[in-house]
Amino acid sequence: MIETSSRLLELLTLLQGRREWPGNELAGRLEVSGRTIRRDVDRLRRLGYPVDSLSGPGGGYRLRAGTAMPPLLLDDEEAIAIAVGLRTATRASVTGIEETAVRALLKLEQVLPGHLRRRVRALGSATVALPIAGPTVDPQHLTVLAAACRDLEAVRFGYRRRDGVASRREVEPHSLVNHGRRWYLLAWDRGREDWRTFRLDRLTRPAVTGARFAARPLPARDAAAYVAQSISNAPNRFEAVVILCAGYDSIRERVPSHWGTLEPVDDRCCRFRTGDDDLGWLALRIAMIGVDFEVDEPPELLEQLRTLSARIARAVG
Amino acid sequence: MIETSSRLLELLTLLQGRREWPGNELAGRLEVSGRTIRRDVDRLRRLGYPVDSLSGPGGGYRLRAGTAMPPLLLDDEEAIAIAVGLRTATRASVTGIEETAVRALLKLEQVLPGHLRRRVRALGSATVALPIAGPTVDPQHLTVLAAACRDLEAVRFGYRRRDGVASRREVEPHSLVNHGRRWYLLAWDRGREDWRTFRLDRLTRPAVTGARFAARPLPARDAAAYVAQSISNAPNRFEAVVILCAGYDSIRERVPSHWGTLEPVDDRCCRFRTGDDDLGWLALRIAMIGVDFEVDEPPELLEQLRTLSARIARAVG
DNA sequence: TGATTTAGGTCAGGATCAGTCCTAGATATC
DNA sequence: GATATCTAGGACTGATCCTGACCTAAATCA
Repeated sequence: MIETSSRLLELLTLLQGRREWPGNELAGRLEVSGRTIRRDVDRLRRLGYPVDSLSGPGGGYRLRAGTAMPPLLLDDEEAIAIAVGLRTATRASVTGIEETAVRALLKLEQVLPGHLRRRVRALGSATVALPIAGPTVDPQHLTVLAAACRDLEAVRFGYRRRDGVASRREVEPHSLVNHGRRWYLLAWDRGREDWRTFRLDRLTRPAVTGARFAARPLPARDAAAYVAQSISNAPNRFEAVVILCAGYDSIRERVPSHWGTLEPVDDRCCRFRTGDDDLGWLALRIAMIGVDFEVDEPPELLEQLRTLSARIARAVG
Repeated sequence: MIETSSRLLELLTLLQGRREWPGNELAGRLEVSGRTIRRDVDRLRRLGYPVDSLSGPGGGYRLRAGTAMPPLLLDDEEAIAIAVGLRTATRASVTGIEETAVRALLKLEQVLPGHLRRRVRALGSATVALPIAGPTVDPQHLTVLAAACRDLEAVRFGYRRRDGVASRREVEPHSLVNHGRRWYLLAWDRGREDWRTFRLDRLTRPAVTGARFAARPLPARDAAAYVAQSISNAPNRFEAVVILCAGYDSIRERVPSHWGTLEPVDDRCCRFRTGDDDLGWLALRIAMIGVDFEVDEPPELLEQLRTLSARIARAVG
């Protein structure tokens, strides 16, 4: 019953687009009798989608929240908004949903029509990135790699190590792991014949080779644990230790957890450890907290702060 | 044929969750014969969803991107990621999709099961907002008001004017308009018997009254135009004019358009006009551009910058 | 070449569907 | 309290569709 199925989907579309619909209006839209609408509503209910109904003048049908997600029927604009929203959500805006956001994005991008995909890409490049917010990850890379992980497809990409040495890699991707503002790819490096973690912001032009591979057993309990260990062995270029002149409780909420660790020293001071590859961003991050502070290390940060202070002083004076 | 419809949806779910499925595996999952799977695939194709197929060993079915969006079938985690992503997308992360993001969010929230709604709300409060990024809009308010606009339902809320005077309003909401980092509600104020625009970050506890109203004709061409005019009459608390010591082309991309207007003065300087209610945020915004600058006005900004400079100087020693 | 996998025609029995007609409740308005 | 406007759903009928079984064709990979 192809017609019934598509009519049910259309009915769901209508119910999702407006709060309330009188039965005969639905009948008119779908070009069936009112009796059929009543039967369709009954079908939706038996499928688990809770459709409320109100008798009397001004009554009608409305789709309520149930216990499971009904299929989402989106128009073009909404699909674009969701794609863009998910792309920003992968940038660690909220702790803990980045990985799921990539999964949802992958599902959406798989079926996103070409013309919408182009529009999303155009909007993506218009994203307002703070100039000193550090390197960002191309969401396109995220979805390519996530798909390769899911489908067990080998990938090739260019990689630039922290010391600047560039190389071409071919890997068997295992999983994507998010940590703070960063994304890491855990993969078996075919050239090195060993497991490696790659920072996505240092990776260029990833492309699937087309070849499938057989999954290998991980050398750790799970991917996140392995990556966490790798990171701790390869810290940031600059690691800062700062004393903040404010009580722990009063600033805890103003310091996002992925910026670093915050620990109380006494009633009026905290020690804040944070790291980054970009000195400018590191300096600003500390200035943004908005309380007095003292820099313990590194010396380069002091230099950077002097520059910033001098610039402001020049402007003021 | 209720069973056929739900099986088609289930088939779409499976096809959306993995790249490729062999026919007999689908048959096993859905507990029907292979012949029925072939017929179902045909049905999906006739409904407009492009299902590719590959013969031979290692072949199978895969869902391709078509010309229209198929219904999105999400699991719980993905629905949460989308809801959170849309909520952040409403915060002007990308220019021009905020209004659509609200519409999509509204559609999703209408059918989001209760337990997921709670999880989204919990995550929302964990959002990492920069401490000095200025007032933010509760996405909950956005969806309540958007629903009221769509359904022509009167709303009551508390409102605090710029001068601090608080009042209780009852309005007939017309539309939500996004401008820069801000949201405005355009509505007919029942108490004042006139059209008003309300800033969402100054609005507390909006709730629908339950009463419906008849749509009134707008006093302007469209809502965005009306709000734009209202805003220009009620500027920010602080309006800054700054000379940036850098060529127009070299910094144009580093200054988001909603921060203010940027115009070239000569080859090496630009004039930057920007406003905000929060001096701290205003000062930091200018410092963040990362080039030398001179402040023309206001005097309060100079004061604020002196404080910032002094704080950094103290830290540097 | 042979094994695997999709494609699709045909058939038969059973199930489902849509429209028509009708009665029963619920609810808001006059 | 009467009335108009809604949804709810039973019964009937003729037409339509669905599924599984069986079979042949074609593509593809090792």
